[in-house]
Amino acid sequence: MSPKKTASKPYHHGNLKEEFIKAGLEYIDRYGIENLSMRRLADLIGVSSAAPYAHFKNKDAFLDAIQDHITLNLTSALQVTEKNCQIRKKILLDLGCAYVTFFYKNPLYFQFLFSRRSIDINTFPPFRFYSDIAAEALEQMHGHKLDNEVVRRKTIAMWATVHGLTQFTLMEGILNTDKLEDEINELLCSLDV
Amino acid sequence: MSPKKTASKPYHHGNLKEEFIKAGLEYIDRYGIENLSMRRLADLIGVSSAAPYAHFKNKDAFLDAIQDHITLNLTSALQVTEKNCQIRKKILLDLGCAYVTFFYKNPLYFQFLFSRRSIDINTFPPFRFYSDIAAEALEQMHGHKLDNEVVRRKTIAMWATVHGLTQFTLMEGILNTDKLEDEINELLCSLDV
DNA sequence: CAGACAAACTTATCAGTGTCAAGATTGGTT
DNA sequence: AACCAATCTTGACACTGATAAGTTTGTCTG
Repeated sequence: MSPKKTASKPYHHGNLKEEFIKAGLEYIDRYGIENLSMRRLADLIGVSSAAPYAHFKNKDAFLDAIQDHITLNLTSALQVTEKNCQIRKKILLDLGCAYVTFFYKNPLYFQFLFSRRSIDINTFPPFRFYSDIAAEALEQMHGHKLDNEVVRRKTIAMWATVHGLTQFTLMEGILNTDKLEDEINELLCSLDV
Repeated sequence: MSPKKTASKPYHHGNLKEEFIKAGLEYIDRYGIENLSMRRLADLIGVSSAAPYAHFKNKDAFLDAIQDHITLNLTSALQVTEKNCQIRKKILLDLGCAYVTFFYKNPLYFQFLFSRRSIDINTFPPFRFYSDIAAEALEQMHGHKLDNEVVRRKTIAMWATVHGLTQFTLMEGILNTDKLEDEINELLCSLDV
């Protein structure tokens, strides 16, 4: 007699790849990468331990996919911020805040994202987006065309500050997290960029 | 008959704890934490796989020890820089350079150090040292006593910039690594701190 | 509609890992 | 000389990433 057909789950899951990425994102968000294992995720989803390897070459490739996903979310958060920006002079501050806030909401994403080797800043979409905006904004603020090298330096330096602040935000007791945006604003302003 | 005594290694290693930390530092420096395993280190040293657990509660405690060691080295690098600083007005730039340079020499230390959860900025020795120097330096530069909150903000912001720049330095193609110190100086100066 | 084929999944297995319990070895203390 | 605590080994356990071989299934072709 064949196994009961009553509500037995289908042999083919259907969209296991997306399900896996989703589960991975959630796991990292809650517990961090440290104890994430392919087998555990497979268990959670209710699929055999080798199933994911039909969709991802190996664990590293799976984590790459997750990294891409987070990067995408970050980029679109910045894009939304840019669209909603009313006071054009403050666009760089707004973007900085958006960056910090994104990771403040999901601290373990930050840890995960930058603990891996493979990030290449030149193709890192959030930075590319920021760079483009920054170039415009800086020249608009100064009222005249700026030397390319100057723009590049200022952009990198500002972004570095934002990135560093993000790292610190995730450490303990350094920022007044009740008014996170105010803090970030004041910190960035205190550098007189 | 007992086993040959000819040059057989002693049962007690002597200073296995230090040897383990040393081997761990070297391994991370060369290959990164990713594939570091207790067993592999034990093999390298020529000791059984359970031996380290007489000295470290678990792998995490071992990594804590290594983290402490690197942190100590970083702190003393900053202290040396401070002692050797001739032009007092440039002390903050010098410290920033020293920070970046430290990790530029050992990129994988950076990845390791900040990929772990446990860092508390308020007790993180390098930052404490930098903070103290920065407080003096800022007031000296401005020629009068500054509001505590202002000092704190500027310090955090400057340190964030340095930290962020370090992260970027370790990515590809963003800095002219031939003249690293010049680059860092110009970048920091471009913010008009 | 039948059969073939490729994609998606399971089962079984491998080497490697962290960790612990039990026992062996040793240097130092009484 | 006897003992003790620290140090190390041996042998095990559960868990991990990964692969090979076999099973199920949707889909495409004749």
